[in-house]
Amino acid sequence: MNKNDNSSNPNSTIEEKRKRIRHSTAHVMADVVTQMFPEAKLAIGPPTNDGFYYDFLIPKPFTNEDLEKIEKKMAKVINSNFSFEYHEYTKKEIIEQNKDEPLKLEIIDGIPENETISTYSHGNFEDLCAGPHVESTKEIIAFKLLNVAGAYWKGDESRPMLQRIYGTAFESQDALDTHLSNLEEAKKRDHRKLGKELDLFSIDDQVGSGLIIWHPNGAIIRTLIEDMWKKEHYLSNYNLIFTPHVGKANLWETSGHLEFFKENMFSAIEMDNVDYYLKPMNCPFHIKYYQSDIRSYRDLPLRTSEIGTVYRYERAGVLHGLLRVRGLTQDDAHIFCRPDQVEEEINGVLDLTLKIMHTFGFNDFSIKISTKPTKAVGEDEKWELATNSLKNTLEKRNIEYEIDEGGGAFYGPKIDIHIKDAIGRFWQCTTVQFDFNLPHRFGLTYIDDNGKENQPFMIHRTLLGSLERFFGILIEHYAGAFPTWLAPIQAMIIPITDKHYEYCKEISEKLSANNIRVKYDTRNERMNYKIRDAQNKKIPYMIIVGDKEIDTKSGSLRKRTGENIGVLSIDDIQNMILEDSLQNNNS
RNA sequence: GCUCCAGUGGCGCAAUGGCAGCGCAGCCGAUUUGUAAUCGGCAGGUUAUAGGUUCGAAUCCUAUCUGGAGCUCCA
Repeated sequence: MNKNDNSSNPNSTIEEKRKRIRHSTAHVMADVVTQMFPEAKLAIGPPTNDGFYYDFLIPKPFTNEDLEKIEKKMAKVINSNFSFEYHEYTKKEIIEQNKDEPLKLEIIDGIPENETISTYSHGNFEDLCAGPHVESTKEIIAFKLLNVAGAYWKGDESRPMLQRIYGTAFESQDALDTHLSNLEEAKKRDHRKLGKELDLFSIDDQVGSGLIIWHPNGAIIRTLIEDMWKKEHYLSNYNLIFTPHVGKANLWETSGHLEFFKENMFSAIEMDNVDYYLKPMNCPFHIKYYQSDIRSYRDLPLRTSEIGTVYRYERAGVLHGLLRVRGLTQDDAHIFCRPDQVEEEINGVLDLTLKIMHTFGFNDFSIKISTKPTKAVGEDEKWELATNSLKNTLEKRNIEYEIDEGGGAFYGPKIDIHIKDAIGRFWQCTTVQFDFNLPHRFGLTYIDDNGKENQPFMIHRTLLGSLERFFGILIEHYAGAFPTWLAPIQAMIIPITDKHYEYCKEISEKLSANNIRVKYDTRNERMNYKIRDAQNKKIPYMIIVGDKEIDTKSGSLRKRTGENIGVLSIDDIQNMILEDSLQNNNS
């Protein structure tokens, strides 16, 4: 019996084929590793989205040299054209077969009694496995081992640390090469690298890990994002507020953060025998604003928003550049509304999200609704109303979404929006989250049209997520070449010789006066050097000026793409840059 | 937090037990240049921190800190 035959299956996609190839490559790797390191015990070796891994229990971790040796030996095995054979066993037989593989025995133990237990073998190597595989090792055309890392057995930190080898495999050398060059491309776009090169931000040991220093170039971009964000929020009838960075323990007790979120909070600051905590979230402050007055049904919806910096203690190993930090600035808002307003509010949030995301050049989204988990607070009708509003809003707009059944937080359903970047990666930014817990804990009310007290719906929402993280995503999305409206410097004026400095200054002043971010380069270097430098700094426009331009009151315009537009009047240059600086222009 | 790897001028790197060096950036000077790097000079380091081994440590050992690849986590 052979379960590998998929030749007659028209639904067999390239993804499925790759899965088989990768899964099979993982087997070949395990084969070689057990030959080279007889003491290694096998864990699991599945295919992943873009490769595979195999986990081994082994006293000494693998080195890079080991990896090279393993890779060479794998090539030999693959060239032997072993076929993958399917076998079935009784539980008793398989236990006997794996008596020296403690981790395999644990997996076998978890297989239900009545289920078929299968293995696949190639050459002398046989591994507990449900398949499927390729028919023969010769179908593994191109593979590469990538790196080694520790991984907990069954992802449980209390279990032993295994050694995981990552690799990838493809049906052709070309496909593998493309994949490897995509990895290179992602490395080139790494926001940590570009952050240094373009002088956007830094993280300093002495300040602390996960705490961002925004340099002038980064700060210009942040300011532009914030200004645009504020403008759009005022247009959408949000109230912008400011709230403190610390609050007394009592507040966090009422909100439940000290009960449920304490391990992510910075320790207490004690003053005058009272504990204060740095805020890990803005919501309690927004609630306090809500409660600063009696609210009537006529006041609702009440939308409070704030670009608020919060502090969360993240474990050292999870910090990552701008993408995972300890001090993050949320573009936060809270909507307090009546049940009959819920759907319209969700709709409004969606409008605003899409508008803002389009402005940043994100046009592909993946949307997920998470519904009620088994352990939850709040009445069923509220969950139902909220969840249906989320679904209805998307359906009325013909937006596709997935449902994560039971994936919501205990306090309410939510919708997450993932944006697709220029190289096809998805990032989660926007979340819109109902909260049935805080209104209850704080006893939020509004007076309805019968003069009776009612509890409002409360919705947390953040569009960009955190400014730090979003900035990191933007850097990688644009590979540092920000669109003109976001570019820290929009134009660099480059004189041909030092005779032209005066004219540079003149046009610089004119363009600045018209809100163009412009600089001119008076270093003692040649024009070509300055062009190269401006281009490396990804400045959208270069204006080169010499005798000819002075005579005709013009400039020679060049783009960072290398395109030479030619000599234009200063007015034309100015208009061109201003036109290109419009926020909805993402070219 | 865990496993492994790494930390050398602002940045990128070299020196593997025996004189801390190179390139870029910076500064000074020469050059006055027409669309991606002109030439010469100068300056810049307690080799992450603390301790140890050694006649001698960037290099070996221990601890701490920081970063990286992952794991776990991201009510």
